[in-house]
Amino acid sequence: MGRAPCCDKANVKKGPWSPEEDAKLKEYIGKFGTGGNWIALPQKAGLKRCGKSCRLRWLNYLRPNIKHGEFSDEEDKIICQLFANIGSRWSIIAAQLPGRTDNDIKNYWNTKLKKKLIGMANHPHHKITHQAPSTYRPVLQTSLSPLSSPVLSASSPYHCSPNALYNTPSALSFSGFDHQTITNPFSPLANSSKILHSSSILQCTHDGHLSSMQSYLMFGGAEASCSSSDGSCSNQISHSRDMEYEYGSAPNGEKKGIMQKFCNFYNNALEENKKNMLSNGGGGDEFAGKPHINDVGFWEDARLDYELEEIKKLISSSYNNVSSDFFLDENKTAEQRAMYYGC
DNA sequence: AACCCACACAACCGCAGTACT
DNA sequence: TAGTACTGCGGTTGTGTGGGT
Repeated sequence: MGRAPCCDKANVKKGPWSPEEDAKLKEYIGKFGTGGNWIALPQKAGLKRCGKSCRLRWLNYLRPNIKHGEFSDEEDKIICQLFANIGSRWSIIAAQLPGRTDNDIKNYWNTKLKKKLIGMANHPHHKITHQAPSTYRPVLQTSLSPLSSPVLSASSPYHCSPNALYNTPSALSFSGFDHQTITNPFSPLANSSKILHSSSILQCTHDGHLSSMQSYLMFGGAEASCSSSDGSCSNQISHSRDMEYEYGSAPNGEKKGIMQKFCNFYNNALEENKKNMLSNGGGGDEFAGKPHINDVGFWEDARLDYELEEIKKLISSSYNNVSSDFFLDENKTAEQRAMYYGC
C-alpha cells in the first residue's frame, strides 16, 4: 500500500497560478504566515490548490526579495564553482545566491549555463589534447575523439606504462549500443536524456599502446546518479570501484585540483575567444567582459558563506572525497566531468 | 497567416528525511 | 519502535512565447 496522497487530487487546481490566486496566497501569508503547515494552508486561504503547490509558488515566486531576471557574471561563477564541486545540490547553491531559488538556478543551469560551458568545451581549440600531458592522462585524450571514431585502436599512439590498467571515466558516453564507439562527452549527444554510460578497463601493451580490455554499460540519463532506492545500479558501480586508478595526479606528484582545472579551462576558453575575436574582426563575443579566473579577486570576491570544507561536510553522506575519487565517483555528472576533462 | 520548432520558465511528481504521535 | 504526516529536494514535464519557414 502506497502512502496517502498529500491532498485530494480531484479537487485541486493545477497549472499556472492566476493573479487572483497569487494575491490570496500573498495576503494570507502576509497576515498569518505559513503556520508551519502547508497542507492546511490552501483551505484556510480559500485556495483550491495542493499545499505543495502553494509552498512552491510562495518560495519560488511570491516571497519577498526574490530576484528574477538575468544572472550576473558573479552568480555564474558561483554556480559553476559549486556545481563543479558538489553537483546538482541546487538548494545549497541557492543558499549562496541571495534572492535566487533552487528552481531558478536549476532552470538557469539546464537551459543556459550548461550550454555555455559545453559550447566553450566544444570550441575547436579546446580539445584537451592541447592541455593535458599525454604521459599521465592518455585515456582522457581519446575520450575527446570525434564522434563515432573508433576508440583506442591497437595503434593508439599514447604513452603509458606496459600492462598498466586504465579506467575510462564512466561519464564517457556511447551514442548507441555500439560499445566500440566512445563519443565526445561534450557533444550534444552526451547531453541527451537517454544515453548509455560506459566504463572501460584499458590495458597498456608492451609497446606502450592502449587496448580495450573490458567495458561496462550503464543505462540511464546523461546525469545518471544511480541514486535509486532499490539499488538497481549497484552492480555497474561496483565494477568501477574495483578498478585500478592511474591518473589522479600528475607524474610529478602534483595534485591537480578540480577547480584549478576548471579555472584553466575557463580561462583558456576566454583567451581563445579573445584571439578569435581579434582574428575575425570582432563581433559576437559571448564572453566579452567576463573576468579572467586568474584575475585578482576572481574567486576571492565571490565570498561564499560556506567554505568548501563545510559544503563537503554537508554532503558527506553522498560524496566521500571530491578530488581524489573524482572519476570513481558515480555521482559525478557528465557536466562535472566535462569540466574536469576540459581543464 | 499558419504552422512548426526551440527555448525558457513555471509547475508537478515522487522520493527521502525528519518530526511527531 | 513503528507508523504517519509533513517538508524539502531534485528530476521531469507542461505551457507560453518568439523566431523561422
